[in-house]
Amino acid sequence: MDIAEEAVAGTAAQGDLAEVVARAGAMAMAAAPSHHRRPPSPSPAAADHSHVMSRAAGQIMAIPPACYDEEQELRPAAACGDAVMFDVPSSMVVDPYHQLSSSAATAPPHGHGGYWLPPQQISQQACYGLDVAMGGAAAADADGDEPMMMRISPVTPPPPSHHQIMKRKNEVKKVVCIPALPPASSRPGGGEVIPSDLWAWRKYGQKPIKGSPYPRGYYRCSSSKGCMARKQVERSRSDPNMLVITYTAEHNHPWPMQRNVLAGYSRPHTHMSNCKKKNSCRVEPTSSWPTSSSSSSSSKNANYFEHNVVPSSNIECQQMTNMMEDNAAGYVAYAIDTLDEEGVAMHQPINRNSIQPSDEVFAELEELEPSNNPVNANIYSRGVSYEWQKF
DNA sequence: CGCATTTGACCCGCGC
DNA sequence: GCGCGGGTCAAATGCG
Repeated sequence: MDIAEEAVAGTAAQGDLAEVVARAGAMAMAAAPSHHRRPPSPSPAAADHSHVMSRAAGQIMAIPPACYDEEQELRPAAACGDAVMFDVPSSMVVDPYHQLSSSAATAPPHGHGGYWLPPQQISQQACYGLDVAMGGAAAADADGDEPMMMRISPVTPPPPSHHQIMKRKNEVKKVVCIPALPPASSRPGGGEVIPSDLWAWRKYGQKPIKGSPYPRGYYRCSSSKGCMARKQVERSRSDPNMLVITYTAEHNHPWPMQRNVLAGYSRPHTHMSNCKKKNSCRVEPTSSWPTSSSSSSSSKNANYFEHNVVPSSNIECQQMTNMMEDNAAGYVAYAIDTLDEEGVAMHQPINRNSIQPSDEVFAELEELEPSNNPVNANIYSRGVSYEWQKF
């Protein structure tokens, strides 16, 4: 077992996600061909270890799903290295369905700090076979070019009217693998529910994907006009219990205010009736995913992922934004946070009946990433966390 | 009415 | 150059 594998297998099982990530990232850097390495820069990765971990974790969103080994082999969730979030140069084909044989590690592009984990490593090592891989990743760099990665600034002007002009190339994608809710058929009225983040998303398309029985849903940010943020949501082929969410472009606006959320939330097809407070409930159903593979569930799972942490004020929003910037890792929420009468985020117990991380996981996460801000700490460790990491 | 999703068509990138 | 596959548009439709 090489050190990278050790880093994953050895420490992930212990819940030391940040260290896993950091070490995997370090290995990625070390293993990268010289021309792939990021040139000397004020990268914090070269600083002290804690900073390394922080920055590295800042590149990665980790959650503890039930991960699967390459293709079909199930691994116990307890030993799983958790899901990861990483940047994906769009020059690499995002292929959630196939593992790559390539193991070439790449370094962050110029001007980007921190680690940039090659998806292969994340897929096959850091996430214990998380089935998100990059098709042709190695080939993309075979010519010695720097990875095609472009920081999309929040102030990026609207694209040319022709939508396809800027697609595919020169975009940073962030891929998150998360446990999916039970399929639509298991709940009254159907409708797939995917975990929400703080943003309001509007579905604008859905396509069947070759090689996958599950369609891919296309969402754009509806919180703000002109926001180019998009995400794609699909189920993993090898593990229908996992959702692969690919984020593209950045939001060009602050975290949505409560009213914005109200104005732009994705209307759930079936579940709103269960939500007594609209403000705190947003689901994103996709109605046509095949439903054969997942276990049935009770309605008790209905609230899972439905609630968002929504900043109730500009200050709070800014705090959250700052939190996202300052904290290293963003852990996808398993908990359910709702708003009280004043719109203040309230933490609620989570449903423990399905794919929930253990208390130990949370304890470990919190131990790993203590926050100076108790509010942020709560949100950070248990709330929906979405981050466009700094470079 | 205003927002959402659905879905077929269109366009483009990419591999061959 | 051609065909395939992916990403987006936009009309139709539904819902509160």
